[in-house]
Amino acid sequence: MIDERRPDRRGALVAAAYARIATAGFEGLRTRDVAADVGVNIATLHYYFPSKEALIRAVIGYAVGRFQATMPGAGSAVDQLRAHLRAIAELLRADPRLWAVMSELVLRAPRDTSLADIFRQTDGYWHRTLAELIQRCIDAGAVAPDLDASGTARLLIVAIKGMSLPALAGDPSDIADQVFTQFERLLGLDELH
Amino acid sequence: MIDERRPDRRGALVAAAYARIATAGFEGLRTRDVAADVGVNIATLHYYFPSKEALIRAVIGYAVGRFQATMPGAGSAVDQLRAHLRAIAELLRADPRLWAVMSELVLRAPRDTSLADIFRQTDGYWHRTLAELIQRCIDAGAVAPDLDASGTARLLIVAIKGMSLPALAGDPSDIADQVFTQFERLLGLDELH
Amino acid sequence: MIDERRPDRRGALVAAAYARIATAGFEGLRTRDVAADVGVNIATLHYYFPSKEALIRAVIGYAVGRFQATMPGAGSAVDQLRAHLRAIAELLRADPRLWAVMSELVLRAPRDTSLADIFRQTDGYWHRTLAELIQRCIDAGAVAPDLDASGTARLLIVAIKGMSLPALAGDPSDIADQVFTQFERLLGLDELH
Amino acid sequence: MIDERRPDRRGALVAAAYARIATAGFEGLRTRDVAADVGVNIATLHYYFPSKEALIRAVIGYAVGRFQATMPGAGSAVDQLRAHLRAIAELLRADPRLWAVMSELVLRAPRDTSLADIFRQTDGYWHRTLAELIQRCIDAGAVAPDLDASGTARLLIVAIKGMSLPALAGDPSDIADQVFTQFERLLGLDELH
DNA sequence: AATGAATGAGAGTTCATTCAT
DNA sequence: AATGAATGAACTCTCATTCAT
Repeated sequence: MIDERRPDRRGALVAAAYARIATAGFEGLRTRDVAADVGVNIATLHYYFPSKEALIRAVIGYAVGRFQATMPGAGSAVDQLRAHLRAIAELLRADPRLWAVMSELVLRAPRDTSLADIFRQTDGYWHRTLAELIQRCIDAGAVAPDLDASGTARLLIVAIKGMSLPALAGDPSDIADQVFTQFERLLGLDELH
Repeated sequence: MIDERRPDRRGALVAAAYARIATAGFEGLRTRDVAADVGVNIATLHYYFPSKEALIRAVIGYAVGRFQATMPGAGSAVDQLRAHLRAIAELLRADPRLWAVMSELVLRAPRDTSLADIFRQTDGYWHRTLAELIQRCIDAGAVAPDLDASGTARLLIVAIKGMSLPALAGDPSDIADQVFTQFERLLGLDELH
Repeated sequence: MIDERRPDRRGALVAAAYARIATAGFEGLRTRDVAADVGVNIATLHYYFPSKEALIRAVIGYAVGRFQATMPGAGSAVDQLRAHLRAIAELLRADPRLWAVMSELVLRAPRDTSLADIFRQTDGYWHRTLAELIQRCIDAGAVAPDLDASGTARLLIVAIKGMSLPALAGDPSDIADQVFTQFERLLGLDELH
Repeated sequence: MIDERRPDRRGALVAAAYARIATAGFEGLRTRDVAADVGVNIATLHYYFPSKEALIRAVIGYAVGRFQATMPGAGSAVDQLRAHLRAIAELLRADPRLWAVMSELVLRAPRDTSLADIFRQTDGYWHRTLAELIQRCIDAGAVAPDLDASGTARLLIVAIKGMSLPALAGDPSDIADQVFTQFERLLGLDELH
């Protein structure tokens, strides 16, 4: 049982590290800053996380977890696809920091085996799920029959990834709107969002 | 005029830094490593570049320059669009390191005003050029008339950006093939590559 | 009176610290390790010993006490001398850790006044006792009459100390055998062990 | 060619570390102190020695080298034995710090494989050399014929080691005198020093 | 009697940068 | 044009110690 009067230091440290990575990148992540953000001594950070690396792992778990929550759940294929794309759009709007962190993680993955494993799994699952969903939409006659399910899934994924990168020209939410509108058109679905 | 017998230290240092960023990221960029890669003393690096930041600027110039070379040149709209997408596909295949560096730069941009300026300009120019090109293709009847030029340009750009991120699930060139095939289908163009 | 159902935490902590010093030296003595060895929290250690220094004092008392138990007791001079040397030989065989700890203590003594006092006293007493014993053996005609009691006592002491240092070439017990055989020969006593 | 105007920083750092170990032991060795003793920045120490461990290796080499210089050289067996014991006595008088450092090293050896190797070799060589020398003295009729060369060598070695430990009761040089006098008597040699 | 949580001080190490040569 | 030597500042991490419970 958690004593609610006691602050959740562990969680606070992960949140602080997450925020630091979002704004300063891994390049600018300093354990002292994280500890200071939470208002604890640097030794306290090491009380909860044996090393900076361990703290980073916790941040990875947190970020990947949030992302995976957008994965399709129950319902008809069309509903699931719609729900998934809407959830992504919503997440993009609601927590831009998540995308900043995810981008940092993606760039880090080639040098971090365990992170690469996570992405390999997540990305693979994402693509399979999306392709299957699109195929079921085609079978159900809800989207254009001449569509290549796998290729379309791929395009959606890379476009979403590309959108998650910091947008420097134009308003990010305008860009997202434009892109999601293109998704609709591509899939032949109406009212995506 | 450059004396060809004398090694181009400056260029070699930029190339070494570029390679280091591609493999280790900004996070892992060490001036000592760069100097060692070229086989010169660390002080020599500072003779050519007053600071690490200056070296990074040079790398940025180099990378952005290479990227800008893929921008559409002369010819009919359809030819230009085809040529541009082909050039991107070719670059993606030929120098994966450029994409790694570009991704690193994109992530760094929010914390680096001058880099942000560069991307704002480049991305803006890229989008305008692409949108205009697509519009001209539409006007010429070469692509589907119901296409939104600006939105399609946006989708192409984010998808290309997304593709430039390290791909961890699936073969990168397969992914590129799938995505470029989707581009064709989307634009209604044949023989993109 | 000690409640036997309750574990002797104090004693266990001293024993654990003693073992740690024997294997890792003072250099490698960590209070956390000692507490962990006993299976208690680090704060519990500080409940019994206000400081690391206090714990070390207790270990010193324990080690010196064990060593002093080998000091000659009752009996004829020859018997006492024999008994003493045998006890040392036995201790050397039975508890090599004691010697490791004693060596660590000796090296620490120059920087630790109170420890230096202990050794000054112990060593002085040891030398006086041994010299007197040897003299009484000489007087009793049991050992060579031309022996210098004080000098011989000194040699025995330094040799025993030298033997207590970690032996790296040769088997420690072989070395001890050789040295004790030399003692016999030197003193003209038979059957020392 | 060494520029004599330039200070030998490497050597100075080794000397300072040597002195620190002699007075404070490994337990009290701090790289910052060593650097401060030499009057350089801590980073300078790391310029010459990649790690504290590397600095310690250099000190070991220095100390062991000085000790090995006392190993018997040329001459008749009796002369060599005399010279060796005199050299040890002299070293004991001249540089007490060497013995302090050697003692620290001996205690460290069980936890340091490479150091243990050094001592295994040095001690083994020392014992073989001494035993052989004593045997040759016996053969030459210079020392008592009933002496066990190996055992006597062992006794000499452990006694010298014991003497090298900090003496806390009595004047160190008096102790050395007494012990060397006992060596003479034991070997039946006159005028050892 | 015992603990989980927290800390201050300080450890070794790294790195971009400088400067005399 | 190039370097070896040196440094200040900052980094992650450790450890004995404290304190509320």
